[in-house]
Amino acid sequence: MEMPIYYTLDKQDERTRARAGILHTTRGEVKTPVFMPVGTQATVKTMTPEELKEIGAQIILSNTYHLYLRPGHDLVAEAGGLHNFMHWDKPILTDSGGFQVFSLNDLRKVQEDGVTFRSHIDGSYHKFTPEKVMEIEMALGSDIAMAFDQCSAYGDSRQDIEKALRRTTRWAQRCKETHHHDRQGVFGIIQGGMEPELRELSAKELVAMDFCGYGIGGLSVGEPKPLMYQLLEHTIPFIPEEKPRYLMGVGSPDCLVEGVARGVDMFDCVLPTRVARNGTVFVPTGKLVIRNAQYARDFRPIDEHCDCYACRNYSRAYIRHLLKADEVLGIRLTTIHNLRHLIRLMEEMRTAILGGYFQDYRQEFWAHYQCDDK
RNA sequence: GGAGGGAUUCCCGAGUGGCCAAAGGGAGCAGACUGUAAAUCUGCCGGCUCCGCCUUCGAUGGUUCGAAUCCAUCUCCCUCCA
Repeated sequence: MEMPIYYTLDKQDERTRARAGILHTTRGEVKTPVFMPVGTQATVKTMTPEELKEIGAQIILSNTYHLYLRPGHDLVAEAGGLHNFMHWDKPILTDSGGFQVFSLNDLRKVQEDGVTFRSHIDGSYHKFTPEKVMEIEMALGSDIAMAFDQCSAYGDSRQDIEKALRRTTRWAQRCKETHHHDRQGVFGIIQGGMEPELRELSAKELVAMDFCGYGIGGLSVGEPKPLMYQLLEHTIPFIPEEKPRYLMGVGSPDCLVEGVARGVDMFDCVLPTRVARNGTVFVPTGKLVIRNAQYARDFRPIDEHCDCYACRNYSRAYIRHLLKADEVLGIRLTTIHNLRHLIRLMEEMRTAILGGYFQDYRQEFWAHYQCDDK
């Protein structure tokens, strides 16, 4: 059976591992490298699907754990699937809830069979097994379903990391065996913490199972960026060229550029939308805390070179005013801008790869970009 | 004209002899945020030569070792009676 999700390479950069390609889904093509806005609860916070399309979003993320708890995957299925339910006809990737098992640490218990956890909403008890997660993701009807994994925390012992990685592999196998949906593809998730050898081990075990694509999980969990980059360099070579590589949960502009340079095709991150709601916007020089007093009388757009709706029509002073006054339009405009900023960054990188000047683009990016942790 | 009540640090508002530079909100200022328990959270928020000192609780004077807190007078505000 032909895989419902497959990747084709357009161009491999000659000087870096960066590459441009296309992710084929039954709901259309996704040009990579790509940034996927996060819509945990079947909505990218503050954005309508029309607005997402306007900023160039090709695929979005949603979440198994959250939709299972509310409104329930059965209800979403009854609505005709997630796409129909939320009025989004482009591809959707659903995360498996593995990350919630990790981040809702004190509400769960991990066993070989699966994870028992308490709902953060009402405290009720639930159990996720790889089989259950596949059932939910199939009911949601996303285009890409992530396998149920166990994510290690930064600082975990090598022993614990290895245990989680091996369990992730066994769970991935169970996900694959139970999954049956001809319009949905499953991605395995590589774990292995901060240990290069364990990353290699995890990658090889999962690659042997032949998934549609591979998530690289357990990164950007508090480790220094150079370490994350090293681990990418030690992991990606073990993933076959014909499979998409998805660096999970990564999304600061600098990490996107460095991730692409190391061969990542897909990213997702709550950072642009979350910081937008908290009054920070991305600009070529880094980040700009637009809620700060220094922008009260700054009547320029957030970014003069940005083509987003917010930058075309509103000033920093006005957006700051909206944020300070708690007007919803404020966080809508900053969200639109931040997502467009990242999506445009990805579009520019793809163009640069195709044009053979990615390394120059990367250098140009760093010539402007400022951040405390490089 | 008479009888009550009240004036607290930018705002609201606790505090009725020492533990008060003064609770708690709000506003303001700043920081954090990376597979979203997040339009959230954290810190600062009288001044200084900052492990101590100085100036504040309507004004002035007084009582006391010590007052935002007690007394007197004054100013302004609110309520009620005539």
